[in-house]
Amino acid sequence: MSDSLVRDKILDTASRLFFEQGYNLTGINQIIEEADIARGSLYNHFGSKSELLLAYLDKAQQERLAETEAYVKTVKDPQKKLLGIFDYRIQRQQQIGYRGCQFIKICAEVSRDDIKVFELVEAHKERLRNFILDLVRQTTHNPVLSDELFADTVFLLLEGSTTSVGFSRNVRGLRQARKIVEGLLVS
Amino acid sequence: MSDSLVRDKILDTASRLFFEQGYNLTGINQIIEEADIARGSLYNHFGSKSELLLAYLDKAQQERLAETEAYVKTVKDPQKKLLGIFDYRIQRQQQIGYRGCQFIKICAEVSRDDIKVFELVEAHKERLRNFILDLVRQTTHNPVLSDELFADTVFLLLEGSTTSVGFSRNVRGLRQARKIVEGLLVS
DNA sequence: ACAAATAGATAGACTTGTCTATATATATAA
DNA sequence: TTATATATATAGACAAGTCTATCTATTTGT
Repeated sequence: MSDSLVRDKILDTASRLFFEQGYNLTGINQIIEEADIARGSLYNHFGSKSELLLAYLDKAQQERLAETEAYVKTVKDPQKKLLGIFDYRIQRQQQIGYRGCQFIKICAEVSRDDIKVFELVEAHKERLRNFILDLVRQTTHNPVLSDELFADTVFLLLEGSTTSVGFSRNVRGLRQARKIVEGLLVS
Repeated sequence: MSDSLVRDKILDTASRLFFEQGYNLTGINQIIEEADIARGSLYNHFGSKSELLLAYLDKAQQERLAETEAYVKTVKDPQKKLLGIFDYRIQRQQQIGYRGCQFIKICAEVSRDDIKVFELVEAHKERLRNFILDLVRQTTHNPVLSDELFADTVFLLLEGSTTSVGFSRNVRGLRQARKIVEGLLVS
């Protein structure tokens, strides 16, 4: 058997279910059934459901950032790179069925003193903000906003529009956000 | 006896708990205990937990919109009115302990086919967007963005920064968003 | 043989919602 | 004013199911 094919099956299934139907609405029973593994195996690889949650968040976090960077790497112009972030988000939301941001969703589901979850999400968002800031520094944009402030503009528009996908169940907000950034870039 | 002092006690307690610790993490038992009412009374006034949720959302929805409008009404200048929306949000988040948007949180907690919840939230956000659009039409702002697009800018910045409160547990994002709107207004 | 996976029973705490029986307060009728 | 009816509150038992997590005993693969 592979080093841990079972572990991957568990994490993949849990990840899908946590995102698609929510953490609290997903039970251990459903995970082991859909992953087709034994209950004992799950608790052998992950000490508890909340450990599984942290593993999910950390993996998703790395994947989202890597995919964003990969998507953006296909274009040269820094301005187009910035817009590419929105393009990636639009494409992804269409693929996953307009579910919004997976990290925001988890923050809304866990107890306030699940500090590890909040720190993990905060760190991820900070990495994203820095990635945007790096790109912003290579662009010329509307001079009324400093680089820092323009990076926050892009970041907050991205956050707001991705969140809006969650309740509107469409990507209108993301398209508008893209247009706005485009407008602020050319001037 | 008052028209329904009991009903109010139930709804107020449930509202507080749903927001502070989440819908799924709040049980009927905790609600009746903290509201200090009988189990039967709860089910007499609300047919089920999900009916209680809808009542919570609808009341909160009206309150947030009314409070926003009241806050903004204290100033005359349309530009300052727009910024006042952010001031209100900052003040409120500080009061409630940096918990982010109560509507986004609920959307993250319920099943995807709880359509009534999503429609209620969507309608609320649409009202907010229209309120912003009305104000935007009375301002002069950066000409690279149309009124519609500038209204979306304000709306999405507001959404993004309020959401960011939820994981950062501070109002930095809201303050930045306010600065950005201020910058785009004066030019 | 050894490690890891399996099925499945089980514990114990929790969930929502229903039910009964009792108490209390208000409104109506004699 | 007194008696009765109605509505609403109460406490609390209870059903039927969920949840996470632990444990045992067996089978499988290397």
